[in-house]
Amino acid sequence: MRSKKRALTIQDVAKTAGVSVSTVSRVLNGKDDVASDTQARIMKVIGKMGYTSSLAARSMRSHRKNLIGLVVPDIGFPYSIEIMKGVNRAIAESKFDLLLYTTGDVQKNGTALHEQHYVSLLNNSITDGVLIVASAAAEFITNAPIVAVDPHVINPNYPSVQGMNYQGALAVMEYLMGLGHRRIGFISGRPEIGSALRRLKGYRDALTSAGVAVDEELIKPGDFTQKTACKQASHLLQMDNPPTAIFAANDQSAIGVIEAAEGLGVRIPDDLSVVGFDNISEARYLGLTTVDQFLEEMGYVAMQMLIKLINGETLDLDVHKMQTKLVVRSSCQALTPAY
Amino acid sequence: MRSKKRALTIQDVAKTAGVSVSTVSRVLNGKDDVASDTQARIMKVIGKMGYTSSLAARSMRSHRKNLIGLVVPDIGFPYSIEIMKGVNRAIAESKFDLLLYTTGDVQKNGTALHEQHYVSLLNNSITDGVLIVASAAAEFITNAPIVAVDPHVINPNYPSVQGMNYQGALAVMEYLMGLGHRRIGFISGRPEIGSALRRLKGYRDALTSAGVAVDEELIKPGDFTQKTACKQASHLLQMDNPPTAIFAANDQSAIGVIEAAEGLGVRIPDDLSVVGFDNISEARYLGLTTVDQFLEEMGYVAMQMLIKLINGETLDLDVHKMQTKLVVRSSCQALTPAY
DNA sequence: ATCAATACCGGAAACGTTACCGATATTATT
DNA sequence: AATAATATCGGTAACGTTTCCGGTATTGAT
Repeated sequence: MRSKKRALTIQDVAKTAGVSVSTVSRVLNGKDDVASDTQARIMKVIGKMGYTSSLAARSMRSHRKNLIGLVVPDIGFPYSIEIMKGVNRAIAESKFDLLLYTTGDVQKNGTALHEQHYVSLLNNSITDGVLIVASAAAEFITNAPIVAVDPHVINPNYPSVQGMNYQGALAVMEYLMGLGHRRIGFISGRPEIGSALRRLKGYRDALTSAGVAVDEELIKPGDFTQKTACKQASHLLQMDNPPTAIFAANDQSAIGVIEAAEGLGVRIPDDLSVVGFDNISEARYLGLTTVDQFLEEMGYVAMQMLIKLINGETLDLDVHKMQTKLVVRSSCQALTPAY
Repeated sequence: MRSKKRALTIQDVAKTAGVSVSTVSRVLNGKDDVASDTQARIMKVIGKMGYTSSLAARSMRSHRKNLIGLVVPDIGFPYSIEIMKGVNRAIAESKFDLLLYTTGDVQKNGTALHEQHYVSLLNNSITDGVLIVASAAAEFITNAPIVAVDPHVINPNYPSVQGMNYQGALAVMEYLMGLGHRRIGFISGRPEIGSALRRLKGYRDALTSAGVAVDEELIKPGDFTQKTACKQASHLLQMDNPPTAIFAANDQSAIGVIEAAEGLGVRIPDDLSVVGFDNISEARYLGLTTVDQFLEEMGYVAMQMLIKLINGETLDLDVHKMQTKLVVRSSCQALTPAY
């Protein structure tokens, strides 16, 4: 379809413009020590030939790239999308461009490959700094500015933005128990993720501190996906003594719960109260009560921190705790003691 | 926070392992002509030092990068998100990784800067090929495999995936007129975008071929955003002779129309029928009748085409027309002739 | 025991760019 | 008119890899 000619180099431009490579490089980088007429001539040649410099070569030699890397396990996750919106907003306000790096399906390839990919992008490469979302393994990175959103490890040795997952879960449980619920099911998130564990811990602690024994039968392992949650919720709802409320570790799981309830003819909120976590945009339309952890804001703040870091400024605080807020909608109801 | 030491190079590894640079490179690339014990030793050193090769240097020297670039004007747009989901799916099935490139706010910087950014990424650089979404300006690219989704130009000189915007708009209008509507408002998209123009043309042609004169007053300029659409819809609804239906050029605009209607106490669908375009995920929850153009599938197909191109295969067809389908939900109603 | 084949490894060039240093031509200074 | 300062440019060395070529050891064959 198109002629597959060799890529143009700065040499080609120099040759046709009748100048040296250095001079072309100078006009390319806007240096002032080049005669205005030669500059104009070179610019014209560049335009005519359609030349652009190689990012690879450029960023190997010089060190400012105006490019920030964003590492996300999976675009497509509403969670990732919300964060990316904030990231995008910060980027738009800055002079940086964004280079997103994803390894596609996070389930498939284990963390090992994943990490290696990170590092190979970041370490000596193409970007001025990196924002990592919901992942472990930035321990290797020693030389590039880096900020993490929702790091899996609890105390990373790099700056991070973290949601207050424990407090958020506590708030949910207080709300649910305030409505009279005692048998509350829990669909957990992936256990290797710190935030998932903290939500689970909030669930447990809230129960015990309210004097309610934790029934392990009511805690079902999930993986943050709608599908798994749907399956697990079905199990919960078909127990002999089913829960009157289900707290799902994230909104997608909550949607799975709703799906399961619909499939079994269980009415929400009449027969079952459901709460999620994240407040993704779908939650509003579904009337899902959930906890907002301001994901968009997290992305925004994290990117601002990173930009500061890149500019050599120091951060006022290394870990930014993001507030959570219970968003009450219509998926919960007070329990009427029918027995 | 962290020691800002210089980045490790292959030289450092070679030195501490007591071998030459070439040898390290060989084990790095899995060549077989290196003794198994030295290989093990080097691997251990690499692991211990936490070394990873520089993407910049590597991709400058060798030519296979296993990296595909995706250029999107704005993540955050539901439109972009849907396409990215499909892209992500194709990527997950392949051995490639994704490098997303965005210039943030597309409104701010004109196309000029935009294009330059493209090209500088693509041309001689970091990726094996590039997927461009909803944009003009890939004319410069001559040497890298490239595929466009929804290109702005009508007949690009590179492969592309295009929605059948004209037919989709026709279907909407037939549906609306089939319900008895004759005064149908239109909120257009950004005029520099080809697909927006084709939807407008579909609107016009459907009216005239049905013998209905086009009332230019009913056509309001939009820009694919909810906000603008809301404002324009308000104007439409406050006319002396307001439309009984509004066809918005995309779903976000349709949401803006709904917002305007709510603000003015206009009931949907009783007083006003609304149709969108795109079938983004929010549309389902809103009960918005719209046309599905299978954005996710477009991203998927486009990426598959690109991968074929990169692998040196030839495409069976250079422009893939994606079917559209009218999705009827609850935002429209037959017009009862009350006058 | 000599020679050929092979396994393993190091040296050096190349990729496309930028940064530094210096050379020449032009202008200003006295 | 001679010298100093400046403007403009070219040459060359990096940057960190990979690849090619060739050189030792080691092994096998006779």
